[in-house]
Order: sequence, then C-alpha cells, then structure tokens
Amino acid sequence: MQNLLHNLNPEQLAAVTLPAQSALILAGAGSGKTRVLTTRIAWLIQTGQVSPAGILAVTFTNKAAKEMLTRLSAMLPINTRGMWIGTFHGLCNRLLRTHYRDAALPQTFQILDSQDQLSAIKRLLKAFNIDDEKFPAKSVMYFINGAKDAGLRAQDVEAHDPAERKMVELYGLYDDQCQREGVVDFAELLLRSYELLSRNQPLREHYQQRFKHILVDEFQDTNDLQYKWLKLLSGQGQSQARSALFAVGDDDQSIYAFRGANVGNMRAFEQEFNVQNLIKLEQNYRSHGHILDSANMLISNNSKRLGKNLRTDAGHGEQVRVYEASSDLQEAQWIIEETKNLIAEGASRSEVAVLYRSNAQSRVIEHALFSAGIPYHVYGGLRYFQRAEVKHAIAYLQLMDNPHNDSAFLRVVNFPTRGIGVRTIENLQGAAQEYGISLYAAVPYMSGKAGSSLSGFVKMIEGMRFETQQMALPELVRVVLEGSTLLSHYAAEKEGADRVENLEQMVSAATQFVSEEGYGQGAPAHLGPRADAQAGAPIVNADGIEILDADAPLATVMSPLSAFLSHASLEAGDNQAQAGQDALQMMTVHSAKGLEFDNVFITGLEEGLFPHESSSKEDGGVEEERRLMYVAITRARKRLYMCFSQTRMLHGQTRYNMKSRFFDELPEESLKWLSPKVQSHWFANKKSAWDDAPLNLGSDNALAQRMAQKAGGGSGWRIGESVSHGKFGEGVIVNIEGSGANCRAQINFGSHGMKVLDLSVAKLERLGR
DNA sequence: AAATTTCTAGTTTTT
DNA sequence: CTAGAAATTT
Repeated sequence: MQNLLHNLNPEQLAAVTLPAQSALILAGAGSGKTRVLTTRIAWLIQTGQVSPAGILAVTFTNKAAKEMLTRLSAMLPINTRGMWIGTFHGLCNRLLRTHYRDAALPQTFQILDSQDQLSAIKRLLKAFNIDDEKFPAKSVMYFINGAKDAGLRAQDVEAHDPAERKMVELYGLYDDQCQREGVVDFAELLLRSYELLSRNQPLREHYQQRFKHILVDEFQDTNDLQYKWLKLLSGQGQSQARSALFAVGDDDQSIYAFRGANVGNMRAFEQEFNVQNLIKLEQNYRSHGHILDSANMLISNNSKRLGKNLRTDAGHGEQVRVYEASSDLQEAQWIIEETKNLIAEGASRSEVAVLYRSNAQSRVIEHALFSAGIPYHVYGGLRYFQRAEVKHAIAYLQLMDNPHNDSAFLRVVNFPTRGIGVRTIENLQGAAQEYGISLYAAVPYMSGKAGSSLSGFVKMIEGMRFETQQMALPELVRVVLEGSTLLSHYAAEKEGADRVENLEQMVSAATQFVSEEGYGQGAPAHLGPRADAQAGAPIVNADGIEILDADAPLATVMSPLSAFLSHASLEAGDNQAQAGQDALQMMTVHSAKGLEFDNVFITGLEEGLFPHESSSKEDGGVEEERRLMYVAITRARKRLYMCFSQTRMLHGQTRYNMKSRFFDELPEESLKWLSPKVQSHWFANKKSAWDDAPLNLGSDNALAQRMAQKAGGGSGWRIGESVSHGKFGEGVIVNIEGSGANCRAQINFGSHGMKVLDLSVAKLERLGR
C-alpha cells in the first residue's frame, strides 16, 4: 500500500483516499488525473473496501479505458476481470446484450455508426418521400441525436411549429425502422439502457447494489443523458445506500459542447449529489512556467469557471515564440525552419506537434513538410473500420448474424455487382414495405429474373452461414471475404492492392479480438455465447433475473461474431499516434486533447479561424474557443510556438485576417515576438509567396495590373494592411475600390464586423506592427 | 454499370 | 480551391 500511495502529492493523496462519498476532482491539465483515478481504484480494492466487481469506471474513449486497465493490472496483483471499465457506449452495449429481452431487442442487435445512421435516415426519407431540401438527412440526424442525448423519445419532444412536428414524426419513424431492423445507433445504446434501468426496478437495484463505486473520467464531457444515466445507476436521490460517484474533470478543458457535452453537469453534480469532497489538482507536472502563465492568464478571461490555477515547480523555461507571417505559405515555411532547428538541437520529430483549429489548414503545412523531406504523421481521417471495403465485409458478416439489417443488405446486395439493379431493389423495397418485413425476408416474394438473382444472393449468405457454423471467428472471416467475392473483386482492380491488404488485415484483427476478449481460440463464432459459458453463468438472482457473470462478461453474453461486430462499430480503429514512428505530429487542437509534447506549434491564430468565426455567433462560443486555446497551450512541455498569417487561402480565395484576440489575453512578458516589422515591406515579402502560388497570371502585364490593384489605386493604403479606427478599433483592409477621391476600402474590424469606408473621409491610422 | 461531368458545401469528433 | 456526392452520359 505504501508503494501505491508514495509519490503522490498531498492533493492527489487526499483525492485517492477520500471516503466512499460523492467527490468532484477538478484536475487541471497535466496534474496526474489518470494516475489519481487508477490509484483510487487500486486503493479501494487493496484496502478491502470493495471487490473488483463493485467497481464501475467510465471513460470517453476506448483508448482511455484500455490505458486505465493496463495501469491497473500493473498496480494490482489480482485480476482486473469483474471490474466494469469502459466507455459509456461499451458498458451500455454490455448491459443491453445481457438483458436484451428486457430491453426488447433481438439477441443479435447491431450497432450503427454515424455513417450507417446517416444512410439509414436517407433511406427513411426516401421511403416516405420527404423533401430533402426542407429536411436534409444531416439535420434530421442532428435533431434525432439531440433529442436522444437529452433523454427524449419522439413522444416526449415538444414541437412548436410544423417543421418541428415533421422532425418529431421522422424521429418516431426512424426509431420504428431501427427496431424493425434490429439495429441501434450510438445515442440509442445510452437511451435504451437508461430506460431499461429506470423501468426495471429489480434490475436497477441489482446494479445499484453491485457497483459500490462509480468513477467517471472527463466528467466535463458528459451530456445530459449520460449524467442522468450515472444518476440512476448510482441510486442518487433514493432512500437506500447509494454508490459513491467519483467524478474527475476539468471545466476549462470542456471543448465538446458542440456535440452535446454539458459542462453544467459539474455544477449540477456538486449540488444534486451534495458533494462535500471537492479537490483541486493544480500542481502541473508537464509545462514550464511561461507556458503555464500563458494558459492561466488566457483562461482567466472566461467568466463561467469553477476556478483553478495551475502551478509548476519546473521554472520559467523559455518564452513563447510568436511569429507573424505574410502568407500561409510563409507560415508553413517558418514552421519548417523552426522544426529543423529543433531537430538540430536534438529534439526527436515525434516530440514536435503542429496544431491547427481546422483540418483544412493542414494541407499547406503538409505540402511544405513534404518538400522539405521531413517525415510527418497527420491524425484524423478515415479509421480502419470505416473504410469502404472493410465496411462491405462487415456488412456481409452483419447479414449472417442478423439478416434483417436492411442497411447491410443494401450495401452489399449488389456489391460486387451481380446484376441486381435499382429497379429490382425498388420492387423489393415495395414488397418489404407492403408486408412490413425486412428486405431479406421479402426476397421469396419476388418472382422472375430479378427474383432469382435476389434469391441467389440470399442463398449465398445462407450458404456461408452454414459453412461457417463450426468455425472460429478468424476462419469465418476468411471464408466470408472469399465467399462474398470481395477479395477477388478488389484483386482484379488496378488500384485495389491497398483494399485487398485492408481486407486481409481483418483476419488478423479477428484473431487478435478473439484472444483479447477471452473467447477460446477455437470457439464457434456464431453459435451464441462462449462454448463453456455454462460453467460460470448465467446467474439468476432471487427474483429470477439473469445477472451477469463477473468473469469475461461479453464472452458469456454474446457470440464471438456479434461481439466482433460491436467492436467494429464501437471502436472504429486506431487514429491515435503510432508510437515508435519518428515523425512530426500534425493534428487539430481537438484531437490533441490528452496528449503532450516537448514542442508545440499553434498555428493559424487569426480572428475568424481561431477563434473560429462561426463559433463567435453562438453564445458561449468564444469561451469554448478560449478553452480550446487553453488545451492547445497546455499540450506543450518545454517549447511553445504560436503563429498567424496576414494572408490565407480559404475556399479558393485569399482572406485577410487580424491576429487572434487571444494574443491580447496572454502575459506580455511570457511572449517573444520574432517578427516585429517584417510586414511593413509588403512587396519584398510578396515575392516568395507569389512564386509558389498556383496562380497563372499569364504575363508580366497581368501581374503588374494585379499588383497595382492590390496596392489600392494609389490611395496610400494597401490590401492586407492593419489599421486602427476611432470607433471600430483594429481592422484589416480586405479590399480597395475606386481611385483618388472616390477611393473606398472594405475593412474587416473583427468583432465590429465588415465596414466599407471612404478613404478620403475616414480617419484611419496605420498600425505599427 | 462504369465513366464522366456538375454541383455544392466548407469547425471541431468519439462512440 | 477541392473533395465528395449527385446527376448525367456512354
């Protein structure tokens, strides 16, 4: 036990050893949050306060869950099985699999990822002849998910106008469709298990008694439904003893409001759970002083905070280096120069991160890195299980497990092509709708040539199902890849090599899955739960309720195939760093959350970009952007660079932005401006930018014309120049029209908006930057 | 059914 | 500008 607790600072120690009551831990960036969480669990078990089966730990990503598990098994000699550690969605999946009958789901229900959900909605809209101009699939999806995340079914949503009424109606129809097909979307996993627990008293009480301690990571990212779910499971507000909810979070790092996260849950938790134990972890073990000072001062500009200030023992370190570029190309060039310097000083490339607000910004930088021959890795983009060919293979597997999944049916019924065209499908859909059955089930009702090609497809699926009956999962996958002719189809394609490789990889993914999830290597993949499940389960309590086996629960509850399909939907595959690769790391600020690097570049710090213009419209938007900036700053250990550009290509046209307001919110003494007056000489700097620009100006004449235009018709002002106005404050000249006395300039004053001013009248001052 | 053209939107993202 | 979807042609 000494071992467990030693090296904890006083606050961490206090948090770890709190009594079994509700607790809120405000954990600043780099304050050892994960450590506290895992040590808390280990301590609870080691001191005999709770058995592993009494622990429920919730995270937001699979990666975090995995890390927690790894760290725990390193700390504890006992096995970690029996503990429930996972994402909200993973845990709900487990719950619903176990109690599928009570939840009114088919045993082999399948999970839609967002792509699947969107196409399911598109299909619904088509089937009901909805005007997709008025009701775009995306907004319908947004509406449905919003309602579900708030814990509302269609009949619970209040509609105020006809359009909203239609939305609600569509929501209801969508749920019907999902139920018919035996599929659930992500939000449904949460809502369905919430409803299951709230309606089924014995079941609820069983779990409430079982989980003595519930621990939640990244609490600031919970949405309303997740909070309600926690409240229900912890038995809050009920007379009998309730479980202790231990919530860890940082309100300053809440950057997911746009997808339903509600920071307010922290305050609500504090009040509703009558939290007596509030501990702030403010000691930062990551960043040097100047970096931390910057973060602290910046975030102090936010009004709604629970209050927290990071401190460090690491000393001031170096100042934050700030650079103003004339163009996005030059910005990229500067990043390359500085990176080269860093590497020359001995930094490893994987310890250099380039952060940006939006993905579009990566192109220019990537291009420059490529030209400079610096290896880099861009985060984001398509994950393994989202690739088209993999999704196709998954669809075949889904059909074998649950033939009523119409999405899966439509995806592969004619892929690879087997002469089943649009007409045939339309007829089939008609029949299915008429009888209220799935497409698969409607196939026998089809006659003629179309009917026989369709039943050929069905026979193929049935055949594969029969053939693989006794097979283990990896073997089954192999058979399906070949039997579906997916492999031969891609092998015949010119550019299909990568796709073939991805498909091949699925067999090893299945192998790995089977061994990690505790299925016997040879266990038949789709014959219900684990073969030896009888030995340890199911447990039935006094009320006759089936209770989960504490060991390897998934394996006792669902077949390897079903489990693998869940896994494919819930864990789309690696998107995070591939360790060991010595490449510069590029990512959005959002995906940098939770990571840290010795050297960090924050790029594109311009008004409109960061803070992003569309977020300044909604209230609280700028505060969220500021938190985003806070996250960005606190990623850096030793060196932090910030840069912005006067000119930027966006949506095919050049934009002139002001430097970000965030610069005004940073401590001057922590900043080192590297480019005080580079930009007074516009022409001098323009040259390099023009050389690389993909502009084909045709002739010198055109170039001269363009430059004259840019220079502003001899008005003395030029486009891109920073100016100051008595009423509107700082701005940037975006355009100049006319000449002489009629010369007017369009100026972007940021928060004061875009103005067109008469240059002969307006009192403008040149900004000496 | 594949190839080609036209249109259109365009923060952030995990499950 | 430019990727991805939708529409249209071959």
